[in-house]
Amino acid sequence: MDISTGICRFGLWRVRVEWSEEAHLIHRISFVRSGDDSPVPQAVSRYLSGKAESFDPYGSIALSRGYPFYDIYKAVSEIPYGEVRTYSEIAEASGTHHRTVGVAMRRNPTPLIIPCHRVVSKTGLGGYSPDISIKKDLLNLEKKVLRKKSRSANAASDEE
DNA sequence: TCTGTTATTGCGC
DNA sequence: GCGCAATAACAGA
Repeated sequence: MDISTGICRFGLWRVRVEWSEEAHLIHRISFVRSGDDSPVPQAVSRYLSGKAESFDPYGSIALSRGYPFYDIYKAVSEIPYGEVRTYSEIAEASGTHHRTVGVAMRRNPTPLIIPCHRVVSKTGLGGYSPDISIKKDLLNLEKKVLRKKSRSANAASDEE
C-alpha cells in the first residue's frame, strides 16, 4: 500500500500524519517536538485550524473490524464534536472495564480521528500522551469553534 | 504462558 | 484530600 507522511503545526507541537491517499485511511498520528512542515490531508489541517469538525472523507485504521480495542475506539469516535465523556461512560458503551479504556486511549494509533481528547476523568481532565497540554488545546479549540458557531446562529435567528 | 503496563475509580480514613 | 486495592486486555519476552 502507498503510505504518505506529512507534518503540520499545532501550537507548540507538530502533528505527524501517516495516511493512504487511495484508501482514505489514516494509519497513524503522532505528536512531535520538531520536524519540517510537509503536506498533510486537507481534512487534517482544516480540523486543526478549527475549520472542520470531522476528517471526512478520511477514516482511521483503528475503526477496522478486528483492530485491537475496536469496540472502544468505535464508542469514542461517536462522541460529538465539543462534547466529553468519562472513562466509565466509554467503558459502559463498549462493554468493557474503565481501566481498559485507559489502556486503549494510551495506545490509540490515531488521536484526533479517534477523539480521545474528549475522554476525561470523572474527577478532572484525565491524562494524555505525550503531553496533557495537547488535550487542553484540543478541547479549547472545539469549545471555541462551537461558541463561534452558536453566536453566528443566534445572529442569524435574530434576523428572521 | 507469564509478566508488565495503563490517559481510572471508589472507598476508607 | 490522599493512599490503595481492584481489575481488563494487550504487548513483549
